[in-house]
Amino acid sequence: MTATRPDTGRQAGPPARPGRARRGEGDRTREAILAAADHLLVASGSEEAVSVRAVADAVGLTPPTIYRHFEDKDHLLFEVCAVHFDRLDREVVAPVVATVADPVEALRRIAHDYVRFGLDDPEHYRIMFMGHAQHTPERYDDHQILSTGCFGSVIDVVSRAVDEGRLRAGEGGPTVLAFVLWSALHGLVATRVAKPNMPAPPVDLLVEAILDAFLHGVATDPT
Amino acid sequence: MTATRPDTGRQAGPPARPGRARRGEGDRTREAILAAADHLLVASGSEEAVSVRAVADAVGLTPPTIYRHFEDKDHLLFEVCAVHFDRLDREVVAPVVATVADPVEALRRIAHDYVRFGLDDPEHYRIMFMGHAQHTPERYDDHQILSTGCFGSVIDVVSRAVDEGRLRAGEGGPTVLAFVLWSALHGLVATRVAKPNMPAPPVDLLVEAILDAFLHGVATDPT
DNA sequence: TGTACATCAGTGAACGCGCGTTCACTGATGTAC
DNA sequence: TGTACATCAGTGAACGCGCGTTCACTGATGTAC
Repeated sequence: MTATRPDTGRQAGPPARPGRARRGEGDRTREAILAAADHLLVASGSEEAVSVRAVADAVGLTPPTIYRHFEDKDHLLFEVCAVHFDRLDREVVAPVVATVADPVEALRRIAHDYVRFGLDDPEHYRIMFMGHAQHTPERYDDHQILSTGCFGSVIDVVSRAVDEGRLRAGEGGPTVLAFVLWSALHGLVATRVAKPNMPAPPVDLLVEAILDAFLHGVATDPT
Repeated sequence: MTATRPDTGRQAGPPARPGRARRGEGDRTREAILAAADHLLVASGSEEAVSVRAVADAVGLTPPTIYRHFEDKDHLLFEVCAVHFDRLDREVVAPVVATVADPVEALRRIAHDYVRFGLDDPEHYRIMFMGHAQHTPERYDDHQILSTGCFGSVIDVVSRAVDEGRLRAGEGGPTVLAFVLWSALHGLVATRVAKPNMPAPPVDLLVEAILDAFLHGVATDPT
């Protein structure tokens, strides 16, 4: 999909990091640390398992080295997830926006892909959207969710749909509309992430039901 | 609202526990521990602050005593929240079901009250609905959310609305409908709980928007 | 009414653990002269 | 071409901490005879 770039996002096995980095090559170690933390997070399925020591071990470094590359543990963890905020935009939202002309159809596609994205690796989703605010470094705090290209793009799509007369914007305009749709999808994903064993209807059925309700409502009388 | 009962749910200050419990009165200590843990959770606003030692301190006991009353920390924590699962049913769902005849109006009321409930003390909500499955003692796991009186009652209300011809049940029937509505509300609350500082439209506006979308849809064409 | 005994709430001290982080350091690498 | 020096990635050892949990115990309370 994207051009060849260093594979920082998703990799299959634990990343290898040969010998000591040369003078200007500290960034390579930094990438290795990020990749190792990412792998650890996915492999363990638990944020708690990602300790500074464990990450250092996985990269083949000693713990103090981590602090040469990251301010502290929270920054490291969130930087891991920043990669996935990018991915969310690059892999889920942007392609649909670029290729699907019909805004309503675009929303449907984004909805399905968003849920898939969340369920594919739940621990990232948990940190990105469900983590304690106090663990979120300030500079990432609100911005990542709201002013990411991501959510902004969705609002744009909704606006387009409203402009083209496809959707009715209520009191709050397109932003509220986007929030409503996102809340439903987020509620769905968050539940699955938190309680994967909870018996529930199939995800795809629920996404469709959410979209249908969102678009057409479930009431019989149009009052 | 409810008859006079020992106030285990919400109290203003840290609970007092005078001297050693008499022979048959171990349960009083147990209640005191639960109340202290609850208070600590609310006061600190963080599950992490609720350690066995901190709870013991708050009650005026030594840590080992906790283990006479609770199997381990997870059980204690979740039992704290079990109180609030009860509250959710008793204070939010049941009163509305008992007093509001119109099922659609009942859903509206429950929606507002549910969101209020969640935002009133976020840390409980977090543990109840957003906590790691592995920290949830097995016997509470799925049951609390789904087969609580709570969610069951909501499904009942939705069923009634469908039976009375007020709502259209889609492919998945009332259960899916209830899930859709709950997902949207949960998504809203969960976001506020996780990122309280995130700029977002006012809650009440969003709840209304969710209800309107859920009931009437936002699409202009009825296709 | 008095005494021996069983019960059981609560204690004191410690277990081992892993955590995030800091410090003064080593030693390889590149650069300036 | 050779040497002194600055840079900087990475280390070893330790800091202090708070955690959940266990153990053998004390001592007050109720009960049986």
